[in-house]
Amino acid sequence: MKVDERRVRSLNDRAAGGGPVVYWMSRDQRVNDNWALLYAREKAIERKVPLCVIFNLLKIEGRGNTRQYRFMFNGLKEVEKALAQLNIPFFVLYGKSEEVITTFVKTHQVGEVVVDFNPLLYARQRREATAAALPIRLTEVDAHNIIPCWHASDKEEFAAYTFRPKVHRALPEFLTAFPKLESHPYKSEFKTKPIDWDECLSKLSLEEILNTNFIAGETAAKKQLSTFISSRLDSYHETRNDPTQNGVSGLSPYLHFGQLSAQRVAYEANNAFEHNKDAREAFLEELIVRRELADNYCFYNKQYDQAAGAHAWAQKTMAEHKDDVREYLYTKEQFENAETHDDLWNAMQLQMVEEGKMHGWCRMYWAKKILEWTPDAQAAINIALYLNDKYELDGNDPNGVVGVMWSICGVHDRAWNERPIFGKIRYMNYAGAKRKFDIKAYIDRYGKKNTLFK
DNA sequence: ATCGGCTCGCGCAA
DNA sequence: TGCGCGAAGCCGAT
Repeated sequence: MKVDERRVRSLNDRAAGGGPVVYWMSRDQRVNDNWALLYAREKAIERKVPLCVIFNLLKIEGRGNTRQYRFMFNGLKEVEKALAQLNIPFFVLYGKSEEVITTFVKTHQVGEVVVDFNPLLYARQRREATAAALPIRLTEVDAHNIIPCWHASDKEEFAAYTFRPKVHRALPEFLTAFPKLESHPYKSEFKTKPIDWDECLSKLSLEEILNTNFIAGETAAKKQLSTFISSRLDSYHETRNDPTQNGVSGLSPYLHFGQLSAQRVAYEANNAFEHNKDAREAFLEELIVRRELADNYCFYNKQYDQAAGAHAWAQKTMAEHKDDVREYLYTKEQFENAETHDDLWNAMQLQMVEEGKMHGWCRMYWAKKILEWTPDAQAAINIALYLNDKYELDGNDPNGVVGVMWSICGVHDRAWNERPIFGKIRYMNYAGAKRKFDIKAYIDRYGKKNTLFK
């Protein structure tokens, strides 16, 4: 099976040469079920040339810490081993991609570079700079979305309900099985040596954050998926919004780092006919429609993390309420240290800091309260994204951006009845949480600070 | 326990 | 041009 051309686009319109093909692995850090790697191999087979994979390391100011990089490197260790078995060399290049990849391409007379897709601006800037610097074609393959982002819709969608029919129309064509990645037949002239991952980590001089219990890598991800489907999918629609139950999939760290393919997850869940139909539909709605809507938003809205990027009605109502008196105001540090007056909010913050993952329902309450307790929406967005991207294993992802923007700025939401501070942005409160689940059990479980806080 | 109103605008039917 | 309905709610009435 060939890779669908609608998944592929050139970033610089330069010709591919006859030399080896390189897959620049970035967002999709896996060997299996990876359309970008499959496409690179397809081109290498056509031209009868070697294939290799590179990973570019670069510390981006204010992003990434030991928690996230350790998880990523543990996944990449598995990638390195699996590729070696398939006669595909793996390299880590340290520095700016437009410089180090261009040098690599010239040294090895590479014919084409293939990269995966990421709509976030800092990732797009690297791809664009590299596309401009390379003497050969830089090809982008959307290996993250089931329906390629630019194919699913050609504009920023207003809400999930405008995106959903487009997704359901295109899905039968794209929700396919994956071909198996076979060993590469053309002998490589690349000289590799085992990667010293500890050295990579120290080179980046990252902020130290406590590790989590999540085990990284493709094998762990597949195990998590099969456990979820066999034991929790059946009741997903009933338990997913209760933070005291283990009802969610727990797959988002793997999906974020691309250690697991969303298409693989959707394919397995869709075919798990032995399980409840409502549960499967609820899960697929979140996995496909809402997850891919997040990529759509970041891809088409250049102000995706700004209050100015929100709907017109939301900006109007925010402006009208900017001078409303806030009963509580906290600094970034007070939020970070879980020092608010709200024991439920503090417990959510502590769950995130300690486990690297906050429950999906809590993320909404948590972000809306930051809006309520800061001077304005932009300050709230900045604090929410700072904390999300620092502590969540699935931080620095379009899903996190949309979660925060939905909560604080009404992105993909509609207007509700007007009230102080929030204006027409949907309001959530402590009483609502109380109605929904056993908040005492939740606070008993997460509300106490452990050794992380001295 | 359940229901309607709140409030905006997209996209489709007509 | 009219109308149905939506990313997870709140509140007060019944």
